[in-house]
Amino acid sequence: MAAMLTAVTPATELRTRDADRTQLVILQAATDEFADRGLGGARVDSIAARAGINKRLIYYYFGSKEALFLAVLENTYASIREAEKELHLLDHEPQTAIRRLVEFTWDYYLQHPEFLTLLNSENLHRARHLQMSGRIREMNSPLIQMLADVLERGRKEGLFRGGVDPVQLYISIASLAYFYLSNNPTLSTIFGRDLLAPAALSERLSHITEVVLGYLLRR
Amino acid sequence: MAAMLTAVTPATELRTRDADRTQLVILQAATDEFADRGLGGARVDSIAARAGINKRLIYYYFGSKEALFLAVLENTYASIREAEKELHLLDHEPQTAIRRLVEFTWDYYLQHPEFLTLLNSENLHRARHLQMSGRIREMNSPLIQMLADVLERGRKEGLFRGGVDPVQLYISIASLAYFYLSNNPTLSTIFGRDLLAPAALSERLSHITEVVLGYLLRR
Amino acid sequence: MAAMLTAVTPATELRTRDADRTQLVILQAATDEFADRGLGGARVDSIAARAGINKRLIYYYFGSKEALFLAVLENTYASIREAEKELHLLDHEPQTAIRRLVEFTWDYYLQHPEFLTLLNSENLHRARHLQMSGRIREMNSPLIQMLADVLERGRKEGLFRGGVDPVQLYISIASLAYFYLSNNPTLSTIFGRDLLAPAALSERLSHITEVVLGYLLRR
Amino acid sequence: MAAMLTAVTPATELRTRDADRTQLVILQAATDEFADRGLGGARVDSIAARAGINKRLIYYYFGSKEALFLAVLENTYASIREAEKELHLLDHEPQTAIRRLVEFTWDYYLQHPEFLTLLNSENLHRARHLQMSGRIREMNSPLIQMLADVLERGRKEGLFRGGVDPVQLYISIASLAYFYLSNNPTLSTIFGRDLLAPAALSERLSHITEVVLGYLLRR
DNA sequence: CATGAATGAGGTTTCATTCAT
DNA sequence: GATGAATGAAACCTCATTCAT
Repeated sequence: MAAMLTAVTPATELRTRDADRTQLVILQAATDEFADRGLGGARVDSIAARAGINKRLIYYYFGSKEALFLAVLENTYASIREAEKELHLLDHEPQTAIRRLVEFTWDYYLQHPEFLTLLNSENLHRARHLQMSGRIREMNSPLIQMLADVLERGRKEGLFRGGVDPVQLYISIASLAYFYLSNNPTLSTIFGRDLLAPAALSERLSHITEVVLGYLLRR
Repeated sequence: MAAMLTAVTPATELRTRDADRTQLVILQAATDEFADRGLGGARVDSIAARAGINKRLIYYYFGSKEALFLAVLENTYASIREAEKELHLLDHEPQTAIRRLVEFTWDYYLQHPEFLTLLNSENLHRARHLQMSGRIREMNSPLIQMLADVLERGRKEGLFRGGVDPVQLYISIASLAYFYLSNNPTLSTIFGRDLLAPAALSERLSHITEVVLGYLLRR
Repeated sequence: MAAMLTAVTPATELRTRDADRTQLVILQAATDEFADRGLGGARVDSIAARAGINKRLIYYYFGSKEALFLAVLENTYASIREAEKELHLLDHEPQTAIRRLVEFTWDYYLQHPEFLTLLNSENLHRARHLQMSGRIREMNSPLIQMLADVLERGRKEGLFRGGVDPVQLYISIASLAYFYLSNNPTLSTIFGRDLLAPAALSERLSHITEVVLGYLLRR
Repeated sequence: MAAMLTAVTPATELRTRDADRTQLVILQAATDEFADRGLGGARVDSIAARAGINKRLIYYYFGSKEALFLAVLENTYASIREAEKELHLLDHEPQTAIRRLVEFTWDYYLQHPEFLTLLNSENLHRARHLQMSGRIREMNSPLIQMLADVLERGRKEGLFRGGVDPVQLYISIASLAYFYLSNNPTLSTIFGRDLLAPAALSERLSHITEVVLGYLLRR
């Protein structure tokens, strides 16, 4: 049927696809630029150059630099929420589930450094854009509920300690990964060693896992 | 002693004192501005206005916006290092020492929000300024060594687990406090509750303490 | 004749009618926009939006914003000339004829505020477009000749003073109505009262009539 | 004393004078540009070029194009109010006073064409700026009161008709001069003659005077 | 006949920095 | 030691117009 539509209205199809692609290209370029320089430091000209399009198009499709930033944020949040859905924590033993969550968080942050800088930018601006975006506020993370279930299961099995707030734990897991990666430049400078070296990375992941499980596991 | 100086060279002394005070006022205003808006978002005009001085003086005393930022960073690091020295971790039982360290970290970040934003800014800029500052790199935190001692003492007493890297633990303690406070705007928005409310704050501090001790304490 | 065309080439006729209608819609939208914002302030996008058509059509039918403005002007002049023809000043007593002329002028300006702003725009541009339009320059107002006749008749009857230049009087009548309405925003602001209130309007019309007749009537 | 001040603070004096002069030069250039092209058509670059100063200074002193326009309006109104004060209508016979008022109005508009275009611009914008300016609204014209006195005196002497609203008459006098001059480009084009030729100008002034006095004088 | 996508020139405004006193 | 005036480069954004279908 898609083939039929294509046959019937190829022009429209193509035009539409071009517009979509252009928007996507802009969004990607903007994500990179905002991640590299922050909202204030990003340059619209630079985004246009990265995207290989006419600057005017940015305004045609997104309206303003600020609105573009919001679109980038929404897109970024949508991506992580999408990835989180693939975790299926409930399919695993409590302890495995926790390990998976820690590893997922660590890997995602490691592979999406733009997520960290964008969030830092947004926090610098007091979450002004997030508050404007109903879309993002509706994208609740499925993790909190999953984590609550895992914790409860673990507790029932006599494995985990009780009284653990899933939100606090979620934030803590994020903290342990986020801070290390986001503050890597200053930390590496202060400690005088490259915290992004492969050995350092795997050491950090082990440490985080041990901290989290050390806290959770019943003694 | 100040009286003596005044007696000898009143004019010079006054001028000097004024100059020092002017520099301090600029530094304070710049700290606020950089903390509020980031390096890119800060405005030299705004700093001058906050300081209540002529903009030209900023260039007279600091040379450039960038250099001023560096001065602010140095000052900020000096302050926290100064505070850390007051901790005297070695005067306490291992477990108490850890508690004190966690509480100190938490309180310091809570009372010095500018420290968090300035660090975020510096990380966005890949620690470019820190690397230029021999002064900061020399200001080694006394905490790492103290923490190593505490951990070793705790281990010997059979209280703490062994094999804990003091640097990793130091970073983890910082992470658990830093992330929550630095990302508070987005977290509060996403979770739909005020994470800076007094109850929320004390709850977070308890959680952090439990995580750290839960990890450390022998079972 | 239209019927013949329809009979012969129905499709063409339909297309033509659509085309005509589109042009008309554009012309109307453009008139509103130019009247509201002036030539410089008018936006082609805004005209397209008001007309509910694609922007490209404006260029298809009118060639350029400037040419569209000229078309609007021609249309506007054509309308007032058409209305003036209905006045039939010569069918009335001299004094009645003058009254009718004053009232017509007042009412027309009142009901066609776009005429005033468009003329102001054109004057700001030194009548550049008018000079380009042979069509408008050929649309001589029938009023001057009619007014000359009325004045001559009135003079012969011993009613009106002699030596009155019909062009001067025509301009004066226009002045007395135009200025009040065109400058209403500033006048209302300066005098602190609403000069467009119904009572104010009828008072103004009385005044204008008295001024004109007071000047014309023999003593 | 001025000399003393100059002697004491020559630098300040000179600097201040320069700043004042710069502002004045900008104001004059802006008046010309806004008068020539309207608010929308005026270019900040062009104003800077006319003034022979750096464009940035316009923002330094006036803040924005819009604010500059307001300053120009205020200045323009202040000028005409100043000139009106010199009229001293009360020192003359009623009929002479009216003649003086008509001639003043005519001459002022003739010699200050910028006043006409600026007002047209402001009316196009619905007096938005005037309403924002308390200063202008406080600059009441002294003419209304003077005119009221003259009319009353004339009436008492049996010279003028009674029941004349000074505001209406003031507006009418302004109308008769304003419209002719402001709409000169289109009028000259339509009538095919140069209405600014010296002979035409004096003819118009005579006509206006006759209209006003013809209306006022008792028969 | 009609349209959405795209563009280049130019507009207003901002900003760190320097000048002149 | 201190200041108000001034600047050039560059930022964000707008607009009439054209392209491709």
